[in-house]
Amino acid sequence: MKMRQLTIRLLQVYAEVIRSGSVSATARRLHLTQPTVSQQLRRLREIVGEPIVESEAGRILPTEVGQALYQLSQDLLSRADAFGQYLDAYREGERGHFSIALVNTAQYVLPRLLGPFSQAYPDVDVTVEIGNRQQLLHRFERHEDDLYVFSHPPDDDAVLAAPFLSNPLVVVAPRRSPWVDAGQLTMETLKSERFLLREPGSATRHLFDGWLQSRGIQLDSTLQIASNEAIRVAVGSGMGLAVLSRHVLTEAQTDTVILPVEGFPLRSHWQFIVRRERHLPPAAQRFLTFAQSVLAREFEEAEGEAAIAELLARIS
Amino acid sequence: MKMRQLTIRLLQVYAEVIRSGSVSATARRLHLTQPTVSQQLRRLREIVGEPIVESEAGRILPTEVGQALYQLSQDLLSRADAFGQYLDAYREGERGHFSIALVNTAQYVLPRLLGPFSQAYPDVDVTVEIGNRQQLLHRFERHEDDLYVFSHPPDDDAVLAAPFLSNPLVVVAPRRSPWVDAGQLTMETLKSERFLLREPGSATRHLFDGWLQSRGIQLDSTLQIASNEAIRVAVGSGMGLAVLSRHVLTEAQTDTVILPVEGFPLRSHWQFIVRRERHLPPAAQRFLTFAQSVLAREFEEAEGEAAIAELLARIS
DNA sequence: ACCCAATATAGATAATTATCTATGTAGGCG
DNA sequence: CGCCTACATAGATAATTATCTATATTGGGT
Repeated sequence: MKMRQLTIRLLQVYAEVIRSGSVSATARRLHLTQPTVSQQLRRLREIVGEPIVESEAGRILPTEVGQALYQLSQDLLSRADAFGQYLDAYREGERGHFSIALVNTAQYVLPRLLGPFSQAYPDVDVTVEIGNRQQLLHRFERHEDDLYVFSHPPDDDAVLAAPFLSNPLVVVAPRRSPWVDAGQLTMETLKSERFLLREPGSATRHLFDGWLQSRGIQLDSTLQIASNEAIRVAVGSGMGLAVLSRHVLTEAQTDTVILPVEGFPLRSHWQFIVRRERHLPPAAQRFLTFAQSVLAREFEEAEGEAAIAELLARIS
Repeated sequence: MKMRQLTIRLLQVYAEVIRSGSVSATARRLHLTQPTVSQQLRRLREIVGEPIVESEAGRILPTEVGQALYQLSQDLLSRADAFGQYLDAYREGERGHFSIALVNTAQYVLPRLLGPFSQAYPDVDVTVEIGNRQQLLHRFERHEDDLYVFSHPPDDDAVLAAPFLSNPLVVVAPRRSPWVDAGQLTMETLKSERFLLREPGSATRHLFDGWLQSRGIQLDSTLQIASNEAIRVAVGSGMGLAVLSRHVLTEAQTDTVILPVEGFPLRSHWQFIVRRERHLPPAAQRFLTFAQSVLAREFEEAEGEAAIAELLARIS
């Protein structure tokens, strides 16, 4: 059997001939001429090397080999078809996979996008990577992920960025701190307090350091802690002050207070970052589209929605 | 997806690329040049409409879609392969189907060929039709079966016949008949006895009638019974004499005796009959080949073996 | 015996495919 | 930095395929 020349097309035609029991009917249905179908049948017979049909009482019937061939055709066609459907779903982003890498801070908001997304698209498989800015930059260098969330884009002109959600950094104090209810403050006033800070690789730290530097302020006493959550708890228990994303604090937490410090909150944004040249998996695009609608509806972040729209436009 | 242009060949090449992770290695293995494989890959990508491979660290790896495509390829290839194996078995006659139509008398010997055959080729499905000569001729006219067993071939020059086993017709009498032990007899002597005969459509009857006519003998008293078995039993119980195939009588039957009548046994043969133009299913050919060896080994019928050999030679 | 519909065959042609050689390009390794 | 090796692209060509129109054949029904 000259299997290599077997085509899906040939099997489609054959299956139709067997189903209809007629060459002419097949030709009509497939918008071909009758001789074309006859010849396809002949070619198929040559490929198989045995008679596959015989005509009996005006109908075309498969021979024994023909019946096996028909089964084969049904089998192959249905599988090819299933693949076609998979492809469609993949293209629509309704199925498939993408990976997204988040800076630590974003852990507090991204679930509010990813959760509903997974609900809505259960066949999309999302890999979430979490790390500090440094780690993420490393991954970014190596093209390891489809999508990144930074609060400050990498310094690479091949990136497209969409600031989708504001990420205000606030000064946090224990509830019993003397600064609570002391009215408007300045950082100058607070600089001798102990500050609990993230490690230098972190975006929060980076932004705060830059701000301090621009003001020419030097903190007297700092303590480095690698986790936002740990910092929040430490502040709550009176270990010092901290600068944290407001999203790290939830309303239920009554052991910490946000201090009104001049210049604060520091403005920053979470941004979706993609490489300009990267072919985004449809599922990732679908996620971005989904994020747009959630942001508009639940976060009232029209700017974020617009930023994503622009990013999507630049990709395609 | 332009499914219609998908070929088995393309999938073979693709599968090999994925397995080896290398275009060049695939080219070597399939005795192609490297550019050929590259182009096949491209064509496949065009058919699918999405990137299917990406190169990473020197290896060619499938994309997500590529993985699904690889699964598809394995699926389709293994099924096509299974069909190929089926075809091979079919061609060897080790699998498949054929039909054989027997005259009644042959019922007594054919099981001795068909039984061992089915044992040896359990995947061959045999349809056995049984009828009298008339009924079989009717089936023969309509090309209903692949193989026929007659004791006298139909009068049609499109047939090939292989007399494979002698079928002597003998005169049978009840054990207590006065003719037993009366020495050599003639039909003339016996003609006033009652003869139990098959119906006129039967070959046995036909042959006997012809013989009587050639001798100018007319029987005085006959009784028509449609079954050989019934005739044998009737003779055993003293209802009269009969002319039967010797194969109808088994050694264990002691209530009947073969009379030595001049001119008997009438010589006749069971013959395999096929239409010259009919394309015999491989399974039927396999059966004939099998019958050859059984006849030689168990029936000591060298002539039958030769006759089948000749018939097989004329077919192919 | 004749006619009709269904098939098969022939012949033609444009498109596609399979395959090559030659050449360009790019990622790794010393 | 330059040299391999692997891969991609280009260009060429012979073979194959898909498809048509026109015509022959055939197998039933009336």
